[in-house]
Amino acid sequence: MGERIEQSSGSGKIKRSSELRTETRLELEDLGDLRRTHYCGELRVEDAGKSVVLMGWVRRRRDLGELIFIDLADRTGIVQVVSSRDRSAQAFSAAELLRSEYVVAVEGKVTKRLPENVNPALPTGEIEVEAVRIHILNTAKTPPFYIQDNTDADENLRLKYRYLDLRRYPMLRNLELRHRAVKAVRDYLSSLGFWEIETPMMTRSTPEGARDYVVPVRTAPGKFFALAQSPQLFKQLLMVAGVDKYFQINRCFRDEDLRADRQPEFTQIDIEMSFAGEEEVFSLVEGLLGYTWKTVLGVTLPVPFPRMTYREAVARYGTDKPDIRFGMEIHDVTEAFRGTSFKVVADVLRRGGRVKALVAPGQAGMPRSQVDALVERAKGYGAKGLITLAYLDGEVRSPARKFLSDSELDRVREMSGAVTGDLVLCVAGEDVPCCEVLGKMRLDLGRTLGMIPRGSSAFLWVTEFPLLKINEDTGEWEAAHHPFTSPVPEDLERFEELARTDRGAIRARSYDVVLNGVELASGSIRIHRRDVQEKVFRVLGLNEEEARKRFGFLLEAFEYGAPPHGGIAFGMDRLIMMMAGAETIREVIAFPKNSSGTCVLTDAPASIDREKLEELGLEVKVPHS
RNA sequence: GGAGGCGUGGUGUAGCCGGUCAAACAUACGUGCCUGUCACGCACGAGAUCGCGGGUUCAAAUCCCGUCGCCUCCGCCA
Repeated sequence: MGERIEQSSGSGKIKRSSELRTETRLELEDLGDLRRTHYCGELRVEDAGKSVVLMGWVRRRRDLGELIFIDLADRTGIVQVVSSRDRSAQAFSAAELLRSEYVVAVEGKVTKRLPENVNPALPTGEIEVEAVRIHILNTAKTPPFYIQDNTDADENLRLKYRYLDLRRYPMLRNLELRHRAVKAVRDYLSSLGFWEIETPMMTRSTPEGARDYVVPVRTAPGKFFALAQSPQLFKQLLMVAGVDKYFQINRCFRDEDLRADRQPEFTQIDIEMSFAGEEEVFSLVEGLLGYTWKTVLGVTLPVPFPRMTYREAVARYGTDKPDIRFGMEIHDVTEAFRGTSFKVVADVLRRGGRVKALVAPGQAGMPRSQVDALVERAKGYGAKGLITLAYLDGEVRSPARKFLSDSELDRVREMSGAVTGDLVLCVAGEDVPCCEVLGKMRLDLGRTLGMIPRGSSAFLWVTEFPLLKINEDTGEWEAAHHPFTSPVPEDLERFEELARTDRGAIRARSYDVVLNGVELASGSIRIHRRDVQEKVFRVLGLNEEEARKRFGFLLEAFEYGAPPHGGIAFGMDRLIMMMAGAETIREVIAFPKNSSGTCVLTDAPASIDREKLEELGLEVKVPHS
């Protein structure tokens, strides 16, 4: 017991710590009948005089020779244990042996500290525990990084030793926050009559959407389950079943590239309700988030949330998930250039394009190198070019100055709302792409110019997304949300006409919850009528037979009395991330994958044995690793 | 798939317009001293062939090429 065997064992190179730290004198004790009476972080002045038994980890040891202080830590916090020979010879000799992260039980007496010894930085700082007996329950190797609140250790190292990383209070607090948020969600939805029902994770691969994770099946060689990308179809079946109000906190799997706020497996709060329209979903969600924020963070959210259509969001913010914590909206300045002799812009206008503008307040004096960087960035975002106009006192500085007339410059200033001292960025081209470029520039500038207020939460409903979108790869129209999303009633009335002339303009009864520019939830009112579903399938280019093949079970179910229904699904991890104020989703997941999609802790994904492949009827083509 | 950034003792960094660098600093680690510390302090000690491979050169942590890993973003994510 208690060996401190280093990884290099066997190499012949013995690290000193592996020997000296164990010393012959160190004997581990069993827990026996010893039981904890208090948690470390809970002790207060009122506890002074009490005899206590604490259990925890030695976070720090301050050895003053004949006086040893120990910071004893458990999930509730840290308390100082003091030990000296005159108080207890046993405790003192044990304290001399202690090292970082040893596991100990401390029997002792809570004493009020002298005023000059109080540590105001600690909730337990007014007291300390005088050790009477110290039981060393386990030793510990020296941790590969510091177990302290602020770490700058490499994230992959943290992930490899995630159990140590989680020992840090910010991480423990995130885990607790998550637990409380999940509980709040369950409590709230349950109180409104929602039933939590589990749906399969192993299911059938569907052609739409993200790439599937695939599960080979021994009993059906050559066939595969897909891990569910969402419980979408099943929750709709539950509506047909008459469940009426359903929710689930479930895991979803999507095999796509990762991001700071995206993991290949993630948790969703999935909700569906029958005989409801948008307003019922909206108020449910506002109530749910309001309750959760209040219970977990003690913060009252302003409800109802503001609403904005997709079209408006793109026009004003260049994105379908605007961060409305700051202004800096996009302006259409096309008319300022009507009849311009600036060839590049004139060409765009002739083709029916637009000119969009973004005002960077007070940035007219931006150095040329930075302005050039902005132009490059805009190109990186897909713009053909970026016209920068620096409105200085009495002059306008711009690389395109000689192509532009004074009146054009005045009109741009007027239409964009720019004032002297501002830098105006203009992009010419197709309407939506221009807005999207400027939308990204807006976020970049908002961040670098410090325009985004910290600590504020700006919720927003974005509604009426397009029903269809064009797939860039295939050039075909696809469902933007999923193929069971209802069109808005007005557009359904003239559905045939729109399907012929302007498919992209058909609006869906779909909606997102956006918080500070992050998509938190997404949902829709579904199609429950066969005739409507057929129309949508038709515009998607699916005939009866193809639709049957893909979604047959759902379509069949819908023939047995599907109620009108709709719902929404939250990205739980993102929700918690926002509540915790974390930078990445990984900070609120106990055991996340790194951004390359591997689990550093278990070294998964990994190869499997030849025999297992054999059994599954699989052959691997890539060179073995 | 694309762009950018990073990779040096356990950890975090410096060095990186080539030589005096078998590499500095902090911290962690070990030993000793220390009775009021709380990031304790002081002293001493151990610890890295600078991600990997190749090239240029009299000489490479440093320059070049390739490669691997990681992080962020774009594409992608109904």
